[in-house]
Amino acid sequence: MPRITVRPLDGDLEDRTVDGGTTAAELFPDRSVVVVRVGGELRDLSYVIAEGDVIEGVGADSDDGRAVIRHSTAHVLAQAVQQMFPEAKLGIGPPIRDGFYYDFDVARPFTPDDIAGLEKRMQDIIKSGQRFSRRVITEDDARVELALEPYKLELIGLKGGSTSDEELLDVMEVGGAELTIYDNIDNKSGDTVWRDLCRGPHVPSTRMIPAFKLMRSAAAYWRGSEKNPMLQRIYGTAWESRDALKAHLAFLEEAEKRDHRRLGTELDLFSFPDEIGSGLAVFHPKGGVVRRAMEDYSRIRHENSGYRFVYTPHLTKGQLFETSGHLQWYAEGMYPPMHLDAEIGPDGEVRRTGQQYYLKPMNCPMHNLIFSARGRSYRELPLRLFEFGTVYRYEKSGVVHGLTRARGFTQDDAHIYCTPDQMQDELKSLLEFVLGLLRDYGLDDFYLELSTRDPAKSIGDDADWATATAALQEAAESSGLELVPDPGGAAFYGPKISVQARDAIGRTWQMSTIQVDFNLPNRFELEYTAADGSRQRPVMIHRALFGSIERFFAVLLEHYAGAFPVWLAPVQVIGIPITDGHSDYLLDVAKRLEAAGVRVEVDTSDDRMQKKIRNAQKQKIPYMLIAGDEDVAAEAVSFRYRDGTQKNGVSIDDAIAEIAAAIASRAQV
RNA sequence: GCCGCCUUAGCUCAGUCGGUAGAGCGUCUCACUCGUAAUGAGAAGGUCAACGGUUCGAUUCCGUUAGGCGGCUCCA
Repeated sequence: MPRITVRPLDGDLEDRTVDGGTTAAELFPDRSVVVVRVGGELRDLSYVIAEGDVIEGVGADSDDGRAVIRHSTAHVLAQAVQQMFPEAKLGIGPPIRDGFYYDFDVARPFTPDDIAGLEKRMQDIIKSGQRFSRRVITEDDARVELALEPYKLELIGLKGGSTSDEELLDVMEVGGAELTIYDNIDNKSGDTVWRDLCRGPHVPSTRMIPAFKLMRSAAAYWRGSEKNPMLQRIYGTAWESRDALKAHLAFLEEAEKRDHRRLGTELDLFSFPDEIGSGLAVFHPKGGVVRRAMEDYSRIRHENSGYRFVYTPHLTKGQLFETSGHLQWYAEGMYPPMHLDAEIGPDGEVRRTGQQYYLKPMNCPMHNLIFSARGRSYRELPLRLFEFGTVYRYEKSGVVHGLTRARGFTQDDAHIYCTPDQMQDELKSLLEFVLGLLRDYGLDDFYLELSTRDPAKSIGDDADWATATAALQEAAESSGLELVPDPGGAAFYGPKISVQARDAIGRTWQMSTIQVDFNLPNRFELEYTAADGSRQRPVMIHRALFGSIERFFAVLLEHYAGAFPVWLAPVQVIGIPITDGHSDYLLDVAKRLEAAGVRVEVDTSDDRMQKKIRNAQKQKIPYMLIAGDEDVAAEAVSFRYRDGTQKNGVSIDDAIAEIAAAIASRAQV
């Protein structure tokens, strides 16, 4: 008669006594409980209760519950694949954010028809109500049972050996203390129809997979390494209800509508002409207006915060990147060099060897040269150098992605040189500055990530790392934001904070990074003269706020779904005459708006007024000013806002004031 | 870079089981002068991504290249 403590789905802990042999399923007859948590570990509902257990029901609609449903759905997928493609070998099949995948080694890649067929087969499996049954197995027995699954055998080997590949072990294949296999048992015959090496837990029956959908297939390297064979991966999604699945699909549709590449074309903001090359954008006039508004505001804010503006070339001799170390470590990410100034005589003899020039992948080496252009005094520190610096990186062809991953882009790049004593304050004010500026652009939901040292892959002495990490940590904590540790995630040259922003539909984007660098000041032998006359090495802080302007542009475009706040909107106001006769009146109003610094157009095309409204709406212009006889008579205009509401008979002065106020306050309307 | 898919008018996409192409939107012209999301009519616009091969004949089949998309890897 074990005495236990139970927490129902929405309740408080209660002490109970149950019969020996009672399973978790009996405690939670509610079908929305998919597994239980016993002492912090997730267990199947078939778990037999033991004395002193603290047992919580895990609902299908919780994060853990969804993960279990998704993991079980992945098993159903794998079973369907091996039924339809008996030669398929199993890779791994973990739950992931919003879904799951399973990797297979198959003779040929899956086609869309295969996916449709598999989905149908999965539905049949789910309907048949197979039971998931857990079985502990010895390593030797597992090797026999899985003799035909080479990848599973490899995983067993990994578990036996060193567990350095923790991430992989953690994907629910072989994690945990013991090796287990899950059998899928036919509900009617009781036969085991399929099995998979798996840590679990699983839903008790395939019937408890309420809603799923296969999304796409793609290739993936086995265990994530380019050196390994490519497996065919099928992605799917699964949810606790049909409605939740529907909501997820609607979310994906919304995300697609917001895709900056699509909006960029629809709103005539930018394009990627093939003639220029992959990953190299051109900004059209309307995109140019938005970009300039973004940059101008950033400039003013930087100026007001003690930054000094610098300009550096796009091109440099290779020597500079040897000094910085880029050529040693990152040459494959750089455009190949152009060889200049070589002279070769008519007989082929080399008169001058020439020079390698490179497009710059980063601005910091050039800023260091500005620092060291003359002797520096402690009195001029912190020295904050700022540049909209365009860099070029030779990204692999498979990774370029619109404006978010381009081959040429402009960083809003600052490098701050300060004394070790100043570092703490500098980091704190820097973070405040960064967050404040991001808020002004309309992002206001953040969390921070603190990336700390990986001892195996870093340089610099322990004390420096400890000081810088502590300083970053304190700056992060004083912001009051959620702080997620990222142990070992730092670059080799110093720790960093990155600011993650959530957009309007809840996606997170990595925005700004603030990074302490122990490496470059040494490599460039940067020095300043301290108060006691000694030469000291400054601390260097790298800081990009937008990351890149192009990328930030894309993030804002998606965040706002193209409907920019007035101050960023390419066209802020459009005048729409009821008939041709009202055009001149609106052109006069437009002149007055222009004088007030407003970007305004008047639609004098021969479309009907209704069509002009539709066009302006599609262009997501914040203000439509409509004028007909009534407005002209009253020396007024009529507003139509983006949401379709209207405000009629507004005097011209009031209209200008309203619009100018919205621009000045950077309001969304 | 790797795997798969894709590339037809400015945009979104039909279509041709091999006999040189179509729609909607957009553009232009004309008529209409209209009070809050599409007025009507007409016209222009395509070497069917490029190059090579098979074929009497290729936009269609095959190959190569470029570009795009979805992933993997990568992202200083």
